[in-house]
Amino acid sequence: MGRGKIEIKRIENSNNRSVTYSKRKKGIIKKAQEISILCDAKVSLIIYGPNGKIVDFCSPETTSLSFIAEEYQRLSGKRLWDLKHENLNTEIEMTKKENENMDIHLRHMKGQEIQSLNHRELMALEDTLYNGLQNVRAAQARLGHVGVDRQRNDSIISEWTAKKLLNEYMVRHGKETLDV
Amino acid sequence: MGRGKIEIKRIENSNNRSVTYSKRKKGIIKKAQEISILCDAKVSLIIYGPNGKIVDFCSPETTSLSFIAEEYQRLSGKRLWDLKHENLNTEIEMTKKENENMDIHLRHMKGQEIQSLNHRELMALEDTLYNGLQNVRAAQARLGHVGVDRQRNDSIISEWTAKKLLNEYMVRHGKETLDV
DNA sequence: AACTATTTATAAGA
DNA sequence: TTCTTATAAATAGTT
Repeated sequence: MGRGKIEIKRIENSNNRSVTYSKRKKGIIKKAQEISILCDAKVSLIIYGPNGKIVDFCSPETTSLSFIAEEYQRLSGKRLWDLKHENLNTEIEMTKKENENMDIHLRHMKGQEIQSLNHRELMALEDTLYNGLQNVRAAQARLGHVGVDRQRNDSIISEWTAKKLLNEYMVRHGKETLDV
Repeated sequence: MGRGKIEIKRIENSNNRSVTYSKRKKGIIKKAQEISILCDAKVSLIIYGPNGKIVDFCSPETTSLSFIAEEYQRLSGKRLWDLKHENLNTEIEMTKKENENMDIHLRHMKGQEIQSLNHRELMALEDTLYNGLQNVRAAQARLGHVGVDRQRNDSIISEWTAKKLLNEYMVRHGKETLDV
């Protein structure tokens, strides 16, 4: 369409090329807008000109997201979502690490996998367990359940307490005390 | 350009609309190809027809990523990254839930926040603690540390064990046994 | 950037 | 849908 017919191949003359680019770019954008209005079509048109400038047309319904994504990708060499996912992955990793630590702690509390613990750690663990047990017993006492209803009639007291109580019993019954 | 001039506004007759769509779509794609060849331009053209079909033209240098992403979005009704996000968020939530449960368990083991536990739960907890303590003591024994070095000279044995051991002691020393 | 002769696209009709 | 064709629109080459 013009004074003469042209062959569709790269226009070698750079001046002619950029003139033609301007004219046709204008035309194609107009066409894109028209079809989107006339026919309810969603059109995303992105043109990267030879001079590096970018032209973009999107019908209103279509967000310019694809354009942005492409541009981002072009500029940073990274995919958009990778960035977002990095944050989430970090959170997952941290939570899982936390989880693992707790799991190990819990196993230790149950007396599992404690072969790697040293004396000091074992003592700390024993203290924690002892205190926990005391608290649980106190709670049971509050519910009126100390020593009763246990299938295994074997509540736990300290050896020192046992000996002390038994010596008191011996004294009460006029017997010899033990040398504790 | 045609038998009559048309106004650029939505074509209400659906048949006419889709005919015009087909014709103009063909035209715009041709134009896109032409400008990319004639002027060295990179063109990404995506058209979503009203019937839902997608047409795509990309000049060779441009990857079809946006097209793929958009198509996926259209087909699944979800944004690509939202889907990924969902999975990651689910994983985070599950891990956090796990975490919370462990944390509660751990607190209970330490005798904290046990006021809400019933008798049965307290008994189970006591058992767990008791077993843990036994295991820890056994580990200490293996290291040659039973009862030694403890600031509090108060190791824990069961009442039943205490009575039994003391009765054995009594028998060994020719004394009366206790009625346990 | 404007002009304009031509080519190209396409609206309406078949 | 496809073809036809009159006409509108786009644009190549010119000024």
